[in-house]
Amino acid sequence: MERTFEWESRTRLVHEVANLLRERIYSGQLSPGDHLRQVQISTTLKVSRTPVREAFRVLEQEGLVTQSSGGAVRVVSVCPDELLDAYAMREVIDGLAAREASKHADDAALEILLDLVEQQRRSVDPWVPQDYTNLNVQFHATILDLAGNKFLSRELPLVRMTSQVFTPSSMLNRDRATRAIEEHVEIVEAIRSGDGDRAESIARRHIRTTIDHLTRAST
Amino acid sequence: MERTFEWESRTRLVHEVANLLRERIYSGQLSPGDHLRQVQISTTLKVSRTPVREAFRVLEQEGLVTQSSGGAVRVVSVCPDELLDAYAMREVIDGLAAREASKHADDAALEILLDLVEQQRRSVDPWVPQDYTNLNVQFHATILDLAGNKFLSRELPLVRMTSQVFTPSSMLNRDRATRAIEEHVEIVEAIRSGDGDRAESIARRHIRTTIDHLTRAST
DNA sequence: ATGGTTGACTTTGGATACAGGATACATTAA
DNA sequence: TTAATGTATCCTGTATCCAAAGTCAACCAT
Repeated sequence: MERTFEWESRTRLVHEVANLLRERIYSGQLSPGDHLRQVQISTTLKVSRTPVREAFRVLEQEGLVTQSSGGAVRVVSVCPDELLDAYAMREVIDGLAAREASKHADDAALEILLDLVEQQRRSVDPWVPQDYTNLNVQFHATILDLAGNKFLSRELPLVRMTSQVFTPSSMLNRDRATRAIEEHVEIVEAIRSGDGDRAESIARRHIRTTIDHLTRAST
Repeated sequence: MERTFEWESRTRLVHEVANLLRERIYSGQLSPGDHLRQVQISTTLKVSRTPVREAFRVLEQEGLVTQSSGGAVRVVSVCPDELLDAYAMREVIDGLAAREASKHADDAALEILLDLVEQQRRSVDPWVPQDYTNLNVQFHATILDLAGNKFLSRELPLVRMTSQVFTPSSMLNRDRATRAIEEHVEIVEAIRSGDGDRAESIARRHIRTTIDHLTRAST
């Protein structure tokens, strides 16, 4: 019985396109402000404009692109103030995620988190900012996922956006990364302890520290 | 020179459709689980299926509709557990909103909030649940808006969804509403004081109290 | 030289056309 | 009577088409 089941593989073109554009934005192949043209994308991807347009709507709701006055869709670009707003949001999002995760996390999950931290340590010894950024996103995304709250999971774009799209060079400082990794250890410890209040408070402090570095670096 | 400027009045059909469907969901004309058919909607609204489809994507990202396996779009229905998840999210969202609002709110804004509270008081004297619900949403939406954080404002659908779509009858209890209104007063006071920490903590407690009533009523 | 205007070209928004799945119902067999 | 199956119909996904709005640049006037 070599059936290829295709269970839920009913691959809608909209999501294919959205995923591809999303990754291009996160990976930096598309930069803030870039104009996304329907025809150009549809021809290169060999699909019609219809799914492309729908993908635009999806990405727009995710906050990755915006439709400017004249209907032109562009990759988002945020000013420093807005970035602080985004991080203010992250403070409570990551806080809640840690709180909920502390209720659900099992040993296997903690193992994964600690492994990610270990990988982060390796990414600063020979300092590879790109690796660190990716691992950092994975770390926070894992906790978000562990919380097992779908309304919280919906904020993943916020986490990726703040870290992967708008990472001021000031944050990608090796010293800060080293400190951040230790803060990550504290977060994992707090989650392991099962003390929701403590997990939330430590996770929030981690983001607040990040915000401090952001504001300090930009003045 | 009698120029009619039409500044930004470029009204996209997608948003017209999305707004209309949104209001129909919030007002209860469309109930959880209802199947939204593209052709039916497009013909009754006298538009083509294209903008309707895009509106579906918008509403899907807002969490108001979901696309089930066979491509059928339905109004969301959440089970009790998910409702608790939504409220867990609201606790931190409303908390952050109150915190930020306490930094920006001026006298005019506070006046508006107090007026809303006053109206809420009138909605319980002759007990009109419908009015109370709407005023409650307005109250929390106003604070969200006052925060002046666009990432936070994006959570408005969550606020409206929890209050307007999934309002268990257990919550629309006159006694609870009366208490809630007093909690609203406390929130306004905290915002006026300008003490962010206090505003956040009180706003969170308000939602937590609501959660308590939810869980208590469902057992 | 600068500023505004015109017009060709580009790009988007909305409508329609077509094909493949999904659903529902009726008919048939156990 | 119930379960299964086949068919007819409906619905959705994608492609293409048309019209309107926007963009850009060359050109004219000041």
